[in-house]
Amino acid sequence: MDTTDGPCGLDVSLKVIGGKWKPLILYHIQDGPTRFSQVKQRVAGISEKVLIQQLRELVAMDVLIRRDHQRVPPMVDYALTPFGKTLVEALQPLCEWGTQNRAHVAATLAAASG
Amino acid sequence: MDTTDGPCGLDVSLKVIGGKWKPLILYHIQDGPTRFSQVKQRVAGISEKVLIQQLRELVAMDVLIRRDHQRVPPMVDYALTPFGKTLVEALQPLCEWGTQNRAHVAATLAAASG
DNA sequence: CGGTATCCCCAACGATACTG
DNA sequence: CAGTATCGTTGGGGATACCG
Repeated sequence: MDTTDGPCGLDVSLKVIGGKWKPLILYHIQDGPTRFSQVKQRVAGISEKVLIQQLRELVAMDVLIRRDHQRVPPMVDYALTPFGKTLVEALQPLCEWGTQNRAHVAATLAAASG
Repeated sequence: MDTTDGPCGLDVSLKVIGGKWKPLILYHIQDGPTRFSQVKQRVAGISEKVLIQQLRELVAMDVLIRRDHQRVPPMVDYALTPFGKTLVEALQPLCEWGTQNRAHVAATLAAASG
């Protein structure tokens, strides 16, 4: 296959996990249903507003499912759909790449003072 | 390994390929040295200014190498470094995922009218 | 606890014109 | 051809307060 013509699958993936937070959110939910407050803790630095936004978008795209346990106080959790699980699997190599190259990237960024 | 604690490699990957265009740019350069004007053609919709910016950042991060052939008119090309090649390989599953799920994503986005 | 509502900012993105 | 320069835009994201 010639990789130089037409759109590759990346444009689709980017529609789904584009933005600053979505890959991180998926990563931190992959081990099972996770409560809103837990996600917030794990995804360091994200604001509530943005977290909700991103979660809703992921739900709308059938990547996550939201479960409201109808309790007082509220109890909600988010989990990967089967579709979402395939996405997380596709994300895994990128995750490992980052782990293996953390030092190199940090050094390069420091050298470029950015 | 517990995936819920600490930073995963994704934060590193996102530093390198974060933004709207970088994954696409890498994809369209993977087959060999590619001239500026060719990259511009292949990455549909990108402006010259943004393309230059992204290319320079990728060069600074040791993902791409820029070669100036010292000609008039100018002749410059960009190619993956060995390091960049490992990154493109890590991106490959995401690319395939997008190809396989193009229809599903399109349908879901349409249903959410977004 | 799990959200909404509101206001604000800025970095990324875009369009156009110009240059070595 | 491969950039620079300049200006304009936008929406993703941030802070805070409030609500069921």
